[in-house]
Amino acid sequence: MVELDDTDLNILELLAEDSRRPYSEIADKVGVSPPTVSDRVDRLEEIGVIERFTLDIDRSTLRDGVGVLVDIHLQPGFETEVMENLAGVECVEHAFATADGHVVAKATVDETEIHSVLTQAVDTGRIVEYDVRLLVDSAWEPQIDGPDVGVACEECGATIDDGGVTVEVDGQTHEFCSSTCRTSYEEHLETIKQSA
Amino acid sequence: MVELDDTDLNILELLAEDSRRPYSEIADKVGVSPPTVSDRVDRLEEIGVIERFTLDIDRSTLRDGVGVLVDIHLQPGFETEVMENLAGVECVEHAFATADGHVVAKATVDETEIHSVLTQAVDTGRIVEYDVRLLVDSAWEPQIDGPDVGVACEECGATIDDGGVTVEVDGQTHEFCSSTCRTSYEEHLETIKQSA
DNA sequence: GCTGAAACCATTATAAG
DNA sequence: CTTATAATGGTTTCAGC
Repeated sequence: MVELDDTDLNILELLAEDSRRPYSEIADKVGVSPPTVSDRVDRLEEIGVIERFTLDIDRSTLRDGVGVLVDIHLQPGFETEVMENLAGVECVEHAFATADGHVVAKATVDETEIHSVLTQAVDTGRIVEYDVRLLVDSAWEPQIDGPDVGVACEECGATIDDGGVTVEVDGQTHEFCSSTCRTSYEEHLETIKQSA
Repeated sequence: MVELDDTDLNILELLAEDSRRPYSEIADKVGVSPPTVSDRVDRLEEIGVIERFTLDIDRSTLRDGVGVLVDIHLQPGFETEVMENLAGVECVEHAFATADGHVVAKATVDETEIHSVLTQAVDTGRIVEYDVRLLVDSAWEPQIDGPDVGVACEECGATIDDGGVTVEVDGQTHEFCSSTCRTSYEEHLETIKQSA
């Protein structure tokens, strides 16, 4: 596992939400300068964490047909090859190869199209069994849980957006939504210390 | 199905390849001006074809654990609800609900984590059966096939760029790289019809 | 990882087809 | 109504520290 700090994770999360977001905006939110964001993103691409900047497209608006989940049970050892072939077919969006010799693919097809998809991508002699299930819904969650995501002000509990205040006390970082809350917190801290 | 012209599809294709690509570059490639690209993208977002600009992240670099495909067979009517719950869990990237009452989810988990994922997202009383399969590989293909991208002339096989000819015969659309090829094709068609 | 300067880009308003 | 042009305001990148 690659070493990523909180800044990296926050950048990833913000870009996953909107990959066209300006680096300067990201810089503000994560508390670094724009060039630093640029450097981090370059590094994340280099080490392979970011595979590409892309789009989430609603394919149901693009092509006629219905969403299906195809499960193909193959003879042993062919799952990766078949998965890659299937992934290359236009109507196939996702393909998974499992250790028990199955390939599961999500595609949008016309009813008549499904068999040609299979024969086009798969040596049918290698298919032990397959089934096609109609999809009623699907979700893709590109979001990752960053470390400081939805950070709440330690004093009032509000979500901290722009204009937050960060202070370091006894080596620990504390974040507040405003300097007012920061002051309140420090008064609390005194009270706590005294009662201890 | 929404009406999209070739320009829209080309823009989508280019953005799917790299969503941070400058609009001016896209404008050059598809032969319009940058403001036009901007307008088209706005429209594609409005009508829901573009759901979001996002990232393709290699999660294996982000978290320990193995990729699994979980297939849950539920009591009828619960598939969409369960799918949505599962999609909200951090380690779940994709979730599909099928018409036959299954939910299939792709997740990255520690071996010990899988049961807590299930119980967290699913009312286990609704599960008829489930299995967890180890993944060996997976692919996501955000690419879409643009309309004229690599379309071959039906007569000579050459790639059709600007200046192609489209004709409609018996309700079917045919595309040619030039009017010469279109004429040749029509002669062929006569021959075929006569021999039939 | 930051600063500042220069190059670059997206967007707006405006004009033309 | 759609597209192009030009100007502006903002963004990214590159040096240098």
